[in-house]
Amino acid sequence: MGVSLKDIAKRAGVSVATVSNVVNGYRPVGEASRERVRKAIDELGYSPNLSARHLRNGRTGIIALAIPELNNAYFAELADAAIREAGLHGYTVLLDYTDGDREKELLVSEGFRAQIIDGLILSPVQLDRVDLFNRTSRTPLVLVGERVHDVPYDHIAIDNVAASDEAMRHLLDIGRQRIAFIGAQTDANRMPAHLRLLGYREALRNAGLDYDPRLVVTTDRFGRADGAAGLPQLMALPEPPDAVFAYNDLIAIGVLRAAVELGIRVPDDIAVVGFDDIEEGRYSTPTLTTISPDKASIGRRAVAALIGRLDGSREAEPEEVQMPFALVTRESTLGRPASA
Amino acid sequence: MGVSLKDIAKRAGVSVATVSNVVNGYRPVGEASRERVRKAIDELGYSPNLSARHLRNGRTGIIALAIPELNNAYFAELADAAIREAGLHGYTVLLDYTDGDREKELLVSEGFRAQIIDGLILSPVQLDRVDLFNRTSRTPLVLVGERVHDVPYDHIAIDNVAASDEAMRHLLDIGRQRIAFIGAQTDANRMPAHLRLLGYREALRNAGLDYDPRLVVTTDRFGRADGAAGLPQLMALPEPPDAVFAYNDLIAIGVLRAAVELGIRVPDDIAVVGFDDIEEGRYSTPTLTTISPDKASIGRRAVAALIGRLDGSREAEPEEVQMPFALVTRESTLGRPASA
DNA sequence: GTGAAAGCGCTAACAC
DNA sequence: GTGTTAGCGCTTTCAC
Repeated sequence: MGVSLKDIAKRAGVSVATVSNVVNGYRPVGEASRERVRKAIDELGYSPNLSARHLRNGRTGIIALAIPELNNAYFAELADAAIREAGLHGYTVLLDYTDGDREKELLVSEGFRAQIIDGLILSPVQLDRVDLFNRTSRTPLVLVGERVHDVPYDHIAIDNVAASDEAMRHLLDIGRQRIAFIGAQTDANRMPAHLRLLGYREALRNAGLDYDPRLVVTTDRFGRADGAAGLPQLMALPEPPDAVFAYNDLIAIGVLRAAVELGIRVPDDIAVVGFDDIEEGRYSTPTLTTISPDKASIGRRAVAALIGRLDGSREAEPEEVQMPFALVTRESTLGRPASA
Repeated sequence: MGVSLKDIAKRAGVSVATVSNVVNGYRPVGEASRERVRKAIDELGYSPNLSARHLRNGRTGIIALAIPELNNAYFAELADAAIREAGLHGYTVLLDYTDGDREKELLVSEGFRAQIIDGLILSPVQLDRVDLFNRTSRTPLVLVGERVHDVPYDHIAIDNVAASDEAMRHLLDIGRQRIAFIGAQTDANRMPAHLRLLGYREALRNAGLDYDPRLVVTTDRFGRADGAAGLPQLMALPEPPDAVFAYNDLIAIGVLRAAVELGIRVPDDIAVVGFDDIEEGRYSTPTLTTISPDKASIGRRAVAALIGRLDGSREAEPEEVQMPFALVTRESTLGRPASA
């Protein structure tokens, strides 16, 4: 193996404890010894063996971030923020995928990696309260992105129902009456999809509009292809919609593309609202109106909360942190500004 | 800490060596002992402590993937493929960022994480041959995405010069004569940018066209915003271009957006070609002509090569694997099919 | 087929 | 301010 504390100690003519103290600074070390240790470290190129350190003190400095996928900019941005924040605190992030799959989410939450990670941040798609209460692993866990009530873990969430309601109110405000939803899930357990659909229905009810199940398109996944496939179905209806609220931006962007191919004008014929505010929607044609959660803050807060638990600086009851969101209006609902 | 071998051994009434052998299967174990050990493991929920294992045998089962950033779908797709492939072999991937920064690339290649990882896959932006020859770390390394000649490491690359040349030939074939390049770097060390620009110049020369430095736009980064900022500069020239070859798809997509805002038609007024074939370009308006490297294969091959080195199954000389690429023509150079 | 024990590199308790 | 040493959980050699 590499250079060890013992090698340095021998070279510098001191004990391993002194070397350790130079490296970690737990105890004061005399100037003379310190200097010789430093010199030996430089010459031999020492860096500490993390496994040994872990074995000794039970920490690796690695936290896992489990997300459904990376091919969605929403999660990529979240991961990016988390990785950078973790780095600031001296932690490294290990990414795990769940594919939005219940079994994999359970596996991860139950400590599939538990022997190597200090803590876990999970973006749940299917896990529910019961699953979380039954969790046996002792690895600290922070939930992210989804609001799950009354669960014994910190979670950094946005209010999907309220956000969806706001998106819908915007569509109603600009005079749309037949609003479709694309991205419902056959699997009722998929929490975010469920909650956004709930917000959709609530907004309809509050506006005194009927809920028409034909306007709700169920998709297998949440990608651009699903949105592109959804719009033609809706336009084939006897009374096609005049607006679409998409589960997320990727679906919305698929809808924008399908509209081009069908020769449908956005927003004139159909207005489109997404959810996530990924950068892509700021450059699409038309640009995309969307709900913008603060992804960077969510990632940072999640890491901060987890590290707080790990180092003991956070001992309060598990907390539900509601992160703010904002509706960002762009061309897909308002059209090009006349001046442009 | 958790349940250890010793706990299982006590419960099953055998020695730790026997438990270890049941878990790892290095030596045969009697049926009776095996059964009792299994039962104890089930009851107590044992899983091995990776740090201890590593300390003992020098391996963690973790490999690092160091990429410039995650907010570019190209790297997200690459990482996705790598993580999945690694999982199949029982390895876990740890992501590191370099931000395309030379210092960080050096740090990573020199084994910043070396004490916890078994091997490293690096997507270099700035490291050159000399840096790689001077590398002192003994951690196995595989290079990815960039062709660096005569370097003592496996690398899975595509030929940026040839690919750029092909993109340019397509633009020339459709009759464009003033072709701009967006995404050159002030920093001459940035290898991919350098090579793609080289392909651009070679293609111009082969076509008997002059190289006009005013048609080359230097950018700080490689994002959509850089493309959007680049186009107006070019259109302000006395003789604006009739085509743009962008360093990557994100820049190209920024160009598409800027064109909309400037009222310039794509491809009629200006044709656009990108590089990477990220999914976004298949849904943009217009859809994006681009060079398509096989990202999934690149990620998989890189992991396979690295693991081959780690487990000793790959002992040949370091190899440069050229991965294929293809030009994918879409609306940004060919326009809408008449039938649509 | 099984067990005892050394030792991987490190930290921290304990001595001086 | 410094040194000695036990022991974290594991694999593996050596004995039986």
